[in-house]
Amino acid sequence: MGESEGSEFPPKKQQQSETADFPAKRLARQLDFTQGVLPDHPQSQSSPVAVKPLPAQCQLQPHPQPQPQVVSILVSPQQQTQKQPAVRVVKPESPKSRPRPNAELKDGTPKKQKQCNCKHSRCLKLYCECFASGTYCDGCNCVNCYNNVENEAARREAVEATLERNPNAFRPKIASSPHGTRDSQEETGEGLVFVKHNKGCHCKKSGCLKKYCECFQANILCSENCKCMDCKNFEGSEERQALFHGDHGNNMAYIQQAANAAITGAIGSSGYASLPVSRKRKGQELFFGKTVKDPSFHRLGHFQQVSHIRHAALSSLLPSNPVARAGNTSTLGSSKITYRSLLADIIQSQDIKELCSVFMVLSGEAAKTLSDQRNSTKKRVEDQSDTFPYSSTQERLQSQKEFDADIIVSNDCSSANHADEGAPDDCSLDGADMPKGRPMSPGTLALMCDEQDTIFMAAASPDGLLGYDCNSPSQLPCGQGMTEAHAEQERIVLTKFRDCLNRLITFGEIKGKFLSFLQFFTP
DNA sequence: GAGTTTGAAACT
DNA sequence: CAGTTTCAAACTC
Repeated sequence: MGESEGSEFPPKKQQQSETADFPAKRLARQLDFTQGVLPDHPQSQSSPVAVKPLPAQCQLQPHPQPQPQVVSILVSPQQQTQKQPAVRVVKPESPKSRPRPNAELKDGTPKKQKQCNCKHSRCLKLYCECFASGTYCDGCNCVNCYNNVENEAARREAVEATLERNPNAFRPKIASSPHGTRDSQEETGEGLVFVKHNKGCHCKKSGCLKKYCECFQANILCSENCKCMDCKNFEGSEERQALFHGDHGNNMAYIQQAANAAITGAIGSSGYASLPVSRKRKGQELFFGKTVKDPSFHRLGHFQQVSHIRHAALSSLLPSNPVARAGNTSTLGSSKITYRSLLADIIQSQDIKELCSVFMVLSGEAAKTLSDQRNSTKKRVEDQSDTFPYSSTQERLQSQKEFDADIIVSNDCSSANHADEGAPDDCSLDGADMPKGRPMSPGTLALMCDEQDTIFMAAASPDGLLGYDCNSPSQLPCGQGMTEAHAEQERIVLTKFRDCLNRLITFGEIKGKFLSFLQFFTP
């Protein structure tokens, strides 16, 4: 293998002028208004011809377009077209499982996918990030590259050899664990990330606080899988906190991490991951840590932050995923006009889950407020009863009943927080997103059962309460006594939901206007 | 940009 | 499986 043959390989880098984009054009791309498919996205390109099918995770793909932190797990085109949930994970790519992003300009605009610089591996070993990620080298700075269509045979051999060494070599090393156990819960400083490194890192000198560390690079905490020394990448680590809380304003990594936490932490990864607890962590805080005074606000803040990064638009709505877009090839000006809702590609199940998560928080806050109010009321009543012992027995009984109901439900919630103890995982949020010890209303519980459509039917039950069919009745031992709390919780949730719908409408209108604008300029 | 450090992958 | 070597990215100057 002569070095000379490699010298011709790397095509010149394609320069992109993202920053000079006309704002509306950039917005259009971000919102995917015009195409339905992100430019240069793997799904928008034909897959390479293969002599015989490789394992799905080894199917070559062109370099994926840089995506924001939250990405779909790389799957083969076949898989993409199958009816599979778009598994969003928090930047699952490890340095090897996916090319390092390095894909943001200062203003947050994505730039070209990073190219590898391999010199001695022919880009046929896992050292090569392109190879490891299952993508062809494209515009890389590598030397003597065989990771391309022209050398498909050699590449195939390399893939097989790699798989022989490690059958999981091409699987994401960092990903949400489907139906995972609770040991994958991670906290990224501002939220929980339900992923961990499958093999764990083995860092010795970096303290796991540099990008040498695969865990750190993936924005997750080290887990019990790691065999690192002098690890500082754990919950509560001062060094780590200093790193992430030093300068948020200019720290894109922090913002992205927070965004990840917001998206994934809100509900878990597509409902797959439960809420595990890192065994390496001590005193892992539940969803909204004790440092957060107003959890719902906090969560919403990240929510909006994410959306600003990705869309500069409607806060709680995310762009379409490749799966959702697959098959939508209609473009403006096409003779084949098919109706698409203005909100198509905007709302996804993930968004609904996130929304539900926000509602849960609101509901929890409402419950807590009510509980506090009742406590103070109860205290007042007791004080009064000391003075007038026979005046308000009935009122006291009612107050006590409601108070007890809260306690019972709280207990049920907390027990639901321990899926380790055998609780089923069917409610992926399983209460852990809730501030601990707070009661959950039927509406909240229903919202938490994010995969079950039955809640929507139950919501229309004659008694006006949300249905309980997705939850064990034991969670509502004193249903009647909690009517007031439920009503308040639902009022708040519905109010918030109304606000979201209003914003959705606004967003649809904006999109509609934008499409009109584009049509105006389309021949 | 060159040199160094680092840790994963590959090899023994 | 453990130790060593190779490798390329991350980091430093």
